[in-house]
Amino acid sequence: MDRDADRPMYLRVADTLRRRIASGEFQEGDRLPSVPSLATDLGISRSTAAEALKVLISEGLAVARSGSGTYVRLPREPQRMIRAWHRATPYGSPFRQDMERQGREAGWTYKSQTIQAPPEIRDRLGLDEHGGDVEDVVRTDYVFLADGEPVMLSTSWEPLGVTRGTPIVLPEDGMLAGRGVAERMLSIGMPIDDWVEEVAARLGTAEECERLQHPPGSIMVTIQRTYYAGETQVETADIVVPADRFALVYSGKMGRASVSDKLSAGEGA
Amino acid sequence: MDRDADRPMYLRVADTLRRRIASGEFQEGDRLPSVPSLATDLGISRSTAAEALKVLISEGLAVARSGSGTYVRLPREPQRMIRAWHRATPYGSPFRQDMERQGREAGWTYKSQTIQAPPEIRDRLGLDEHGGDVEDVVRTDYVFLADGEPVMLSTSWEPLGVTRGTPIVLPEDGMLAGRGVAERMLSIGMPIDDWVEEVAARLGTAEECERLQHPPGSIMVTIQRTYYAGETQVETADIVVPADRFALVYSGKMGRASVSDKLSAGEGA
DNA sequence: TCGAATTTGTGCGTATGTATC
DNA sequence: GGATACATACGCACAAATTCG
Repeated sequence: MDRDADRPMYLRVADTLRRRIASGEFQEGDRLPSVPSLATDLGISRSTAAEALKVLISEGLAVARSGSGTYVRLPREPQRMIRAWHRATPYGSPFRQDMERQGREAGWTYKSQTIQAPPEIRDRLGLDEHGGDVEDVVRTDYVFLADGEPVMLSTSWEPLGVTRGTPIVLPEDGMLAGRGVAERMLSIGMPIDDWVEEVAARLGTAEECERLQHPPGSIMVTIQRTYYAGETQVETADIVVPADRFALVYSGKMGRASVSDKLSAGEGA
Repeated sequence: MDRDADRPMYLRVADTLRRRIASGEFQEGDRLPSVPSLATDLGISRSTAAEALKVLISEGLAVARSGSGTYVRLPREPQRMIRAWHRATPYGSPFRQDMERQGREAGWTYKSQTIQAPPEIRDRLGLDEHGGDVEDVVRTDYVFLADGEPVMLSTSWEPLGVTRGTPIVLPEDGMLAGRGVAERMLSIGMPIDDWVEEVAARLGTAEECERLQHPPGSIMVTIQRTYYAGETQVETADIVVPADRFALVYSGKMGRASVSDKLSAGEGA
């Protein structure tokens, strides 16, 4: 093209498009110039024009719809998901409280099954090495919805050693269905008093991206949560949320030791 | 190629390479087959072979070194960074404690300057709209090192309204240099009793990736931390860590409200 | 319902520049 | 310097999805 800023052409084209998006010339959902039109307008090859659009797509600023065009997808301001203070009360579903705070309607779908816990989960729940072939946990897979849209995935494991023979063996069954782990455990005399969460981030798997209606390769924040009643692990869960939708908020008081001893477990990884 | 799994060629080639990496045929740091050799060996074009390698690179499984080759870069098991229980004691540097727990040597470099706080920081520190042209915060940029390697970036803002005229105006100066914010604030009669952290994840900027010696496009976990002494914000910081190196561990006691009222501030975003 | 036009996706070929060894 | 490798850029072709008359 004209001047060479010593930067590859396709990056300069991407820069231009990014600026035009930032300027407001292209709004959320607008169609960006097509590959052929970019090529002729800028006097570059179609390959180079396509390369430039790929940059924006990889940055999450655009999505391509085959046969239709490439569309602007502005990153939404992430909502805050409070993961500490709502615990002041163990009653009700934390997720629902978070959504209500934002004025959104919370919902979820789930599927429970009784299985033998895999090794990593055994470790997190403090179960014995294995129990032969016996099924020893209830695994529940959740899809959480905000205003009907899927926004969070969660897989929860509860040891049967804790819940067997009680009315709350199945998390989403009976009187306390949908009320959250804390309230359910309290009802069987196992009040949750400690929690540990391990927060990380990674690219979402193809399945996760699809289930959360996100483009493949979206960044996910993951939480490994474990609940304790005294020295007993009563639940552990893997939670996945898209990083562009949620920021997690933790808070606490300085100078109060919390858990401490629970953290050495599973430290090996 | 042979059978068509109805999947694009370049993805099938990427699958094969990914499997060979997973099987241990290629170890960390090994050189993957070059574009030309892949092309001739598999009977595909160089463009397609290059496309396949790009997939692995975008997944973070490999890095390309121009003129040399494409090398395996296995994701390291992230280390845990404890962000709650060390607060049991406000003495010393939290980062150093975390590194000592892992048997690594902690260090850092920094640069302090006195500036006028930008709007977002004013909000987080609860400062007035603006004070004309006056410099009202000390900004300190840190690079934290583990065994000499940069592993974490942090930018800290401390309001001069709190520290002016005290021996701790400059964080890394004087008797308490390198001892952490909590101990320094305590020394001037502003003991930190509350903290709030907002955790998110995003792609690293080019500068961040370079300073952390990571390939461009690496995922970063970001923390916006604010320290309170009573109702006064005494410090806020932007912390950036590569997601492939650290997972953050939070923990707490159920049924204890923490902070709560501090959270409504800055809720608007 | 059908077909034509458009657009992205994939794959091929080539050429040149530049970094590494 | 020479050989090798990746990075960029060009060209073309066809498939598949979408859109619209």
